[in-house]
Amino acid sequence: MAKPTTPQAIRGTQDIFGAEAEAFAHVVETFERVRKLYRFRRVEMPVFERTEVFSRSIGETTDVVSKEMYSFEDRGGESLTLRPEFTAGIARAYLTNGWQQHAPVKLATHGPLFRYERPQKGRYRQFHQLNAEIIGAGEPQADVEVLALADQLLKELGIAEGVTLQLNTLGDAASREAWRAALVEYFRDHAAALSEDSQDRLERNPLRILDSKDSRDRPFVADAPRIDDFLGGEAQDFFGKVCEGLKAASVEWQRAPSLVRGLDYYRHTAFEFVTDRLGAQGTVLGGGRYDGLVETLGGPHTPAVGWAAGIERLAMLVGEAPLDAPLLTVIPDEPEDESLANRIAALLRHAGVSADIAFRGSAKRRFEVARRNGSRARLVIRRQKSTEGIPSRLGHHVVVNEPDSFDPADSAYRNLILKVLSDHFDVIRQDRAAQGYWVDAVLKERT
RNA sequence: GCGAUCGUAGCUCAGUUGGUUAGAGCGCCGGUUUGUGGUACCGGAGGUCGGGGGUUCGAGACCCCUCGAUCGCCCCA
Repeated sequence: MAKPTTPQAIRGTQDIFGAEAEAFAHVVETFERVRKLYRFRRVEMPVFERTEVFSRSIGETTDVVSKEMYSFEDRGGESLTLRPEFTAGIARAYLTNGWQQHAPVKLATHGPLFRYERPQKGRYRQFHQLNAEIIGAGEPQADVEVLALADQLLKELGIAEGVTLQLNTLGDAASREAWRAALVEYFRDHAAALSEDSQDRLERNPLRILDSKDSRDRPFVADAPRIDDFLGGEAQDFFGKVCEGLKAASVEWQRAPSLVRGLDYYRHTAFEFVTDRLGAQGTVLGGGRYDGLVETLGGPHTPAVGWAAGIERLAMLVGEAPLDAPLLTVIPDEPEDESLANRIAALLRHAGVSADIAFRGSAKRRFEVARRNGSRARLVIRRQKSTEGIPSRLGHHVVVNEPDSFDPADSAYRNLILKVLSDHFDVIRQDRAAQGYWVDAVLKERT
């Protein structure tokens, strides 16, 4: 019979393991902790929706809908799509579940998203995001709130140093439209000198010329009309209040007049936290105010603001996740002692000590494994030797030692281990902190 | 969709202008040595050189196709 072939993983998916997986988990855990401080409520969302949930809200940018979504028909012929973002699904849930009664509602979630794209650094077909939204709040304070959450998250992840908040306003519908018209007119005058891509964008998505990477476009972008000249009084006032609030919350930012959003329903605040440490994919967290989205899904006018952040990108910046609690490895010297090893490990774990059991290979091998898995301490179980005058049936000799040198600062850790042992065994001899050891004791079953 | 680079043991890689039985380090398995054991040494398993076709007396090395990876462009909700 032919040897079965191993199926390949799907392009753009990842199997995350080891340090990277720890960093990933650390990002999610930090988000969960911080989001509670800001009282964002956790929501769980379906991973797929009717295609129209996304296609209607995303609308005209045809590339995105037709080429970059994972869509398929179910058995009933219904077109479904794996969620390419959280926002549209949350807006749908807001409407279909009557969450309007909670408005304004602060929501947070995280999980996998899917986009049919060519993978590159920090970009995958199945990727993961953190997401925070405030729905039903048109006040600039809501913008400040989501930005303060984002800012604190990055600070607590310890990556705020290399990341800057780029902030812009797109104004309200009227100012945005006036600006757009001015941009089209301006770029049209220079069309011949623009890059091919930007000439194309002039028709499809003129705002995007502003963040073109082509050097030929740069000089024109620098002199392009600015949104500030088109902001109405209300829009100006709104942006002013956001800036004021950020200052009060001590969130630092930079004005980025070229920062835009591709979709039409965005209003006012647009922002990205950007780093130069991730190659071409430098946006680590991005979002803005999307006052028009809920209406495209048939709901009432509902102002909202939110952001999403790529977990993989954050994890890359975090690098090594902070060390876990110190690990102790329980090493039974002989196979007969393995069940005692299990028992002691269980007792330690119940007491909150992170413990591993070395259960395979020779005794030597077990020490080797303990050394390499980063154990802070090793608890060795062996039969008490009769040479010391105590018959072997009396008990087990237990040694806890530490690979390097004894560190008195860890006495609380040592005392905890000792307490667990003495709570469950008779300790008939104990030599605390003998040279090189934290604990050196003979245990006897309690009768 | 487009472009560049790459694809040799589980991992990281070396393999001279194409030349006979394909190598190292780490890891894995076994053994010897070592004071409760972060040492050293010895041995072993493991590769259809991503896959297919071609050029050649001869291809891991050269050519074509294909699959995959990486990085970038487009796009970025």
